[in-house]
Amino acid sequence: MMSHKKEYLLLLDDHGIRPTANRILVAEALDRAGRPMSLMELEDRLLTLDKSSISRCLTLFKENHLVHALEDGSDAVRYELCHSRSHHEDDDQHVHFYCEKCHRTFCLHETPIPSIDLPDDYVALSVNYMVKGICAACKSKS
Amino acid sequence: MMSHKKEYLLLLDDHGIRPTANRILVAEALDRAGRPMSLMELEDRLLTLDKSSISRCLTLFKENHLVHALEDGSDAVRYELCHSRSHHEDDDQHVHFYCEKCHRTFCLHETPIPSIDLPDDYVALSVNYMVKGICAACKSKS
DNA sequence: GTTTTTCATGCAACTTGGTTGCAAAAGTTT
DNA sequence: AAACTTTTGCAACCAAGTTGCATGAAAAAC
Repeated sequence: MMSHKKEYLLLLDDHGIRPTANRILVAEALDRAGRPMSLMELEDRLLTLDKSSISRCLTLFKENHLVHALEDGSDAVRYELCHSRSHHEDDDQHVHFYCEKCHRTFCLHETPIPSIDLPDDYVALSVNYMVKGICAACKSKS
Repeated sequence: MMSHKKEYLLLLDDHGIRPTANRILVAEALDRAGRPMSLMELEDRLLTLDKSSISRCLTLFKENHLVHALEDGSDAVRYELCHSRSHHEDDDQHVHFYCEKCHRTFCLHETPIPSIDLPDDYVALSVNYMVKGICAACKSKS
């Protein structure tokens, strides 16, 4: 995780995104959360921004490959900050875990997505491996 | 794929679902489609049913493990008929493919989901492996 | 360094996918 | 058949997210 505003500014720059104050806040919030966040979750943490502004940031980030979006089965898309410094394709494809109890989504950074063979003539552009269940924290609590 | 109404009736019965006319129609439509269908897609094929009725069928089917729901990144959940005759957990976990061009989702029945090791104390309840890209039909068309 | 032009933002209104309340219809039980 | 339960259609509602538009901030042109 980064800690200075300036680093987020550079990160945005790296991805060809003009670093406005709002955008830095959104990038920072995503990074500090340490897990993929939904629009609504970000709204709760960025009280000063309108949800439409956050939404537009996320869309822009996605277009510029600063975040990638993932559907976890909650009915909200979540956005994860790409930690690769370049704006090229993700080198860091890992499994995600959605906890059905606490409704949080975790990155299993240590667990790469096993690859598969597609049928002929299917072109893969992205892959999502999502496990749903009960996370360690919720399990120990029950 | 089945072909007689009676078979759907039995299928519903097997899963402890009272087989009303509407429910048989929904099960049949799902089966005939041969791919996971969204509520909206089903609405288009079942003009005589109200969407709330279809929605309630799908919810009921899901509760009784006759369908399972999957999020494919379109913003609509899709429902796939479980072909296992029993109402127990799916023996038939396969990869899905979402075409970003025609917005259809396909089952890659021949491609089982490769398993992974979860970190300690994480309990997996279900797994979703979703590939997005361009399907064979759309690729050949372009 | 001010004007011009482009870009970003907040607000409210809208869109979309889906659910719910309720009364009528269909199906069960006695 | 009467009493009861379940299912259905309709309309109203809801939540998540997007869009139109007027205002404000930043960058480019002069």
